[in-house]
Amino acid sequence: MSEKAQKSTRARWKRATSYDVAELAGVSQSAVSRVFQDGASASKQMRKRVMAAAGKLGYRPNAIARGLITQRSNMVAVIMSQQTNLYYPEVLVQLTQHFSNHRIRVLLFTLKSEGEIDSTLEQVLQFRVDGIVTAAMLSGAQLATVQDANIPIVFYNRSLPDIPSNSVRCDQEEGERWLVAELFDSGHRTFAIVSGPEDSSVSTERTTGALQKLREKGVDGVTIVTGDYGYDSGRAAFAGIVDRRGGPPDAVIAANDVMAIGCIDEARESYGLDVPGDVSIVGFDGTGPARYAAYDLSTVRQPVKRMTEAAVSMLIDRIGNPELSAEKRVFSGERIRGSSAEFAADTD
Amino acid sequence: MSEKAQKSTRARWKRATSYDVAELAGVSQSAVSRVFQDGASASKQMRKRVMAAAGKLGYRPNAIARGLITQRSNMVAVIMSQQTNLYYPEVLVQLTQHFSNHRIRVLLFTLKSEGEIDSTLEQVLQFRVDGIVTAAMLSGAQLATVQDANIPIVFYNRSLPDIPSNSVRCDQEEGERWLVAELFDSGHRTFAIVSGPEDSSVSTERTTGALQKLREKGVDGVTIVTGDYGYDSGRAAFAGIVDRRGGPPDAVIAANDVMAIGCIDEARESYGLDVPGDVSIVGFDGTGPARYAAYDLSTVRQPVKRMTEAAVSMLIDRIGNPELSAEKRVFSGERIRGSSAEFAADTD
DNA sequence: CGGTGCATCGCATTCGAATGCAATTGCACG
DNA sequence: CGTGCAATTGCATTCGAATGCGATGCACCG
Repeated sequence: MSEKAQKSTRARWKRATSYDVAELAGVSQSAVSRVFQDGASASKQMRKRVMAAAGKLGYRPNAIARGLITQRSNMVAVIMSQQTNLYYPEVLVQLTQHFSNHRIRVLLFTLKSEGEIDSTLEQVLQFRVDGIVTAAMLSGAQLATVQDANIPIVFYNRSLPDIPSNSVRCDQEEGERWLVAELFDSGHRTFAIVSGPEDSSVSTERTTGALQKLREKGVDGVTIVTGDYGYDSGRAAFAGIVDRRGGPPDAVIAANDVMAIGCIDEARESYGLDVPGDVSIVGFDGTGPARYAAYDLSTVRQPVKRMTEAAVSMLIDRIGNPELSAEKRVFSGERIRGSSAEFAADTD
Repeated sequence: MSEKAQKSTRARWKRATSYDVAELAGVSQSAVSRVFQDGASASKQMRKRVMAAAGKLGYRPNAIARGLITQRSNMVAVIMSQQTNLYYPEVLVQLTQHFSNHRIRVLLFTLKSEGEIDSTLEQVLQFRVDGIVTAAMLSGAQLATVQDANIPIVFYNRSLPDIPSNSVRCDQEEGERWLVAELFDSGHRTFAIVSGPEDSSVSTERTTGALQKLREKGVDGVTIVTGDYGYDSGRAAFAGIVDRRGGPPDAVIAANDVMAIGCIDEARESYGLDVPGDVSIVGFDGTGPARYAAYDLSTVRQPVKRMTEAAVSMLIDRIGNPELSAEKRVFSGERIRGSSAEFAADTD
C-alpha cells in the first residue's frame, strides 16, 4: 500500500492523473473520466480495467480540475462571527453534516470583527463556492455583491427586512415575549435586561421582544445593561444592575444562557441572594449549561436541527435552480420552564 | 453597484474572466494575471488600467483555476470527530483564524463515527488540500495513504506511538497525575474514575495517567465507569459508582469537565452529598463551565491558543518544505485549583 | 442477410489562470 | 547618439478532467 517510487526515483513526486491511468489501462482519458462519474456510460469490463489501473497508481479524481470544467466546486461557504460560533458549535456541525449528505463540503470563514466582512466576502467569491450560509450580518451593498456574482445565499438567524433574501431564523422576539409573560404572570414586577453586544442583531431582536411585552404589561423603569455574551460579562452586568437600581429587581432577562448563569452566580455569591427565591433570572438558547441542576434555567431552545436542515435544503434548492424566489422561514423556539417558574409559589 | 445586464440580456450569466478584463483594458491576459499576483512585475499604469477594467466587470480571480495551475489549493482540511468539535469549538475557531492569517482556508470535515474516516479521507484527498489537521485518530494504513499522496498532516491531541508523524498535543497523563496527586495529598483515599468513550484516545490517556499515579500512591479498588463526555452520562456515571461501591468514594476523576459537572449535580441532587465536603470531583479541559461558581472545578486547562498556533505553523512549514522530518510537540496543561482543594481543611 | 438502434468509446476542445521565454520598451550612462 | 541592462509585456503552453460529436460495435428485428 505504501510503495513510493512509482515513476522517476528522486524527481519531485507527481500525483497520478486520468491520463496516467488511461495509458496504463490502454484506454482513452475520456473513458477514465467516465468510469469515475455517476451517470456516465461505461461497460463493465471497462470499469474493471480502469479501476485496476487506478488502484495501482493510487489515482483519485482531482476535484479542483473537475470544478473548473463543471462550474461546480461542490463547496459552500459558511460565514460565522466568532461569537456565534463559540456559542453554537452545534450549528456548524449540523450544517456540515447535512451538506455532506449531499456530497457538498463546507469552507469555513470566521470573523473576528464585523469590519472583516468585506475582505472575507472577497475570498468567498474567489473560491467560487456554490452557495453561502451566513451567520453574520451583511449590508445591502454586500448582499448585492453576492447576488451580482449569482451565488445563492441563506441568512442564518438574521434577515434583512424589506429586502428579498433567503433566511432561516428562530423567532427571538416571540421567545422573549413568552419569557417575560411567564415572569410577569408569576408575580414579578420589576425587571432588568442584560443585552448582548450592540452590533449583534440577535441581541437587538431579543431586547425588542422583551421590551414589547413589558410595555404591554405596563412595566417601566427597566434597567438595561450591555454584555458580550460571556460569563464574566454576565456577572459584571448583574453587579451593574444592582448598582444602578440600588438593589436587585424581581427578574433579570439575559440575552443568552451564559450571561444568565453569570448573573445567577453573581447574585448568589456576591450578594447572597437566593435564585430563584429572591430574584428570577432567565436566558436564551437552551444550550447545554442551561440544564445543569445548579441553574435549571428558564429559557428558549432554538430548534437547531430543524433550522440547519432548512438552511441546507433552501440553499441546495437554489443552487439547483437559481431562479427560485426568496423565502424566509421562521421557527418558534421551544419553551423550557426551569426553576424561575417556582417564584410564584415562593412569593404569593 | 448592482447593475445586472452587462453582456447578453437574458442568456445565462457568465462571470468575467481574465480574458474579458484583458480585452476591455486592451492588454494581454498575462498582464491581468500578473496584476492580480503579489510578486509579479507590472507597471503602475498597467495596474491602473487593469484594475479599472476589472472593477467595471466585477472580475475576481478564480481560485479554482489558479489552484489547478499552481498546484496549491490554499485550502487545508480539518477533520474533527463530532464529539471533539462539540467540546472544543474553540479549537476549530482558532485554527481557522491562524490559517487565515496565512491566506489559507479551512475545509471542514466532521465525523459521525470512526467508520466514516475512510470515505472522508478519500474526499479530502480529492479536494487536493495543501495539508491536513486531524483531531480524529487514523490507522497506520490511513496515515500511509495520506503520506503516499504527499500531503503534510498534523495530529491534534493524539499521536501514533513509534510512527514518525507530526503531532501537537496536551500531556493528558501528566495532567491527570497532577490532579490525582493533589487529591491524594489532601487526604482522599478512595477513588472512582469516569472515563470517556472506548474509542477516544484522549480518554484512554487520561485514564492511564490517573491509574499510574494511583498505583504509585498505593491506591487500589478503583471503580471505573464509562461515559460519553456528556452531562447526562456524568450523572448516570456517578449513580453507577455509588451503586457499585455501595456508597460514594472520596473522589471522582472525570475524563472531562462536562461529566464532572454531571457527577456533581447527581451527587448533590440525588444523594444529598456536599461537594466538595463529602466527595471531591475533578474534571479536565478547563472549558467555560468549569469556572462557574456553582462548580468551581479543579481541572487542567489545555493551552488551546498555543496548541493551535503550533499545529498551524507546523503544517505550514511542511507545506513549504515537505522534506522536514516529523516532530511531536507536547504541551503541559495549566493546573487549575478549584474547590476540591478545600477537602483537606474539611476532613483533616 | 441487410438494416435499425442503442451502448460504448475516442478525439478534440474547453474551463480560467499562471508562467517560461522571447520581444519590446524605457532609461541611464558614457 | 549609441550601448547595455533591467523592467515590462505578450505569446503559447500547461494544469486535470468533462463533454459534444462522430465512429464503431453489437444485438435484434423483419
